[in-house]
Amino acid sequence: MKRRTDLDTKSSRKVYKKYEYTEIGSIEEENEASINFYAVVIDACFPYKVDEKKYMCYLKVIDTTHNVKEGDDNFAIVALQSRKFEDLPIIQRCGDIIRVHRAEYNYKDDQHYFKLNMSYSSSWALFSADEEVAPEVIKDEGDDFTYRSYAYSGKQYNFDTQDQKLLKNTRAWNKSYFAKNDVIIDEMYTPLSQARQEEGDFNVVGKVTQIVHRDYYTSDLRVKDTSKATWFLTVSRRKFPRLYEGVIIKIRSVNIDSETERERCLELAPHSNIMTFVPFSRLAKSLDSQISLSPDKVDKELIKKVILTEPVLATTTFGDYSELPLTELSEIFEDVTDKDAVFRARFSILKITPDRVEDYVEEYTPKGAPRSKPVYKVQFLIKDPSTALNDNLYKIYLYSHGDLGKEFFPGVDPSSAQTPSGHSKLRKYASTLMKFNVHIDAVLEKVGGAFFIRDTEMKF
DNA sequence: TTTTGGGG
Repeated sequence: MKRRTDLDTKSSRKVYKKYEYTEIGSIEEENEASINFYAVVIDACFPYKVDEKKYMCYLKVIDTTHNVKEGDDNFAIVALQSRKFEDLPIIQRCGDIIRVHRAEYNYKDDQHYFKLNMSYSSSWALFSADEEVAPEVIKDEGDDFTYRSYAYSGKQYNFDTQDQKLLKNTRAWNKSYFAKNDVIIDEMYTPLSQARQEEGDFNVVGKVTQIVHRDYYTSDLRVKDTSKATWFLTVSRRKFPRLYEGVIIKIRSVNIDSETERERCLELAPHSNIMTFVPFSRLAKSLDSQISLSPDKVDKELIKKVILTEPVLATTTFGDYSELPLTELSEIFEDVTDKDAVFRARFSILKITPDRVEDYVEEYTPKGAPRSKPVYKVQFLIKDPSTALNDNLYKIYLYSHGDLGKEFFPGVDPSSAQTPSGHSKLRKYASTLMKFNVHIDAVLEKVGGAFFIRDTEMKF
């Protein structure tokens, strides 16, 4: 069996050709068709979908010949495109090493660009910056990643003696470079104290001062930087599995979350990435000593108010359906085709309509009844882990026209809900329901395709 | 083989 190397396919005789590796700073032509190189990744976005058949990923890379120059940190941009998500690299550590084969090179506006088309001929392989394997890889007993890629495109990758030498040299240079330079310079990110001045997305370099795993899929983070400001961020555990309390991170692309009621909340986009730093990073070491885990004066009040804790269940169910097994919202809303059915579900509430508790109740005249009666007419927009990553809105109703749901708010019923004391109770309940770590356990009855809350009561 | 574009 032949090892896969760069085979010269034009020749009828099969001749193995050695890869020639190029240093970024020594490329002289403005365009080159097929460049191979080793480089250190200092920044990466998360691979994201452009359209049905295109995914992209952008990196910033440096090497021994192209890095700091007269106070500027120089880097080259690597743009990877592919038809499949799996063909793009997920890079979550600043300082790991990439090897690229057959990139197209361009030079424009004083900037080096490499384009990799994964559905054509390009390939990449990732190597840990130190001899230890990158933390996201599960290392089996006896596994040695010294000269082994921890992730690569395609089915296999080749690695010969010249690769051993190149990787060793790149690692040695990388270690001293990261130990002597910040690498990620001030211009590349925004102090959190100035987040509100940003108009679009921005980057953050700081410390995870608290992490709470809300459930199997999501974590809530508290992040602080050297400006001593604290912000909150909810992340997918699947996407960012290596975060822990105290770790120094670099977030590429966050926006201020303007939808939430929570204070000082950031949100990520599909292309956003959170990277940690190699252990020998000077910047990470310096930030670690500058940023304390405990809240600073400016944020003590905020942190007291926004306590990250395990989720709290705000309701209980009763009656015949109270012991039904829980069903995920994705199944209830997208898989079940029956027009009528009963489920029990656990979820959180994103929005309550109407806005004002004074408008929760309406007069309703049942068919044939002599006069009207007050009923709840409230809608909830909800989410659960199974639907957390999509943009669909899931709506359920608290409509007590047929009496179901009138017990939902304890100590208030539709007739007493229109008094001042009723309003004040409802306001308290509504604010509890909207807290980000509050979950609702509810019986949902599907009637003609819409979902109604029944047999559920808030607890206090 | 592909968006001259690269921060989505």
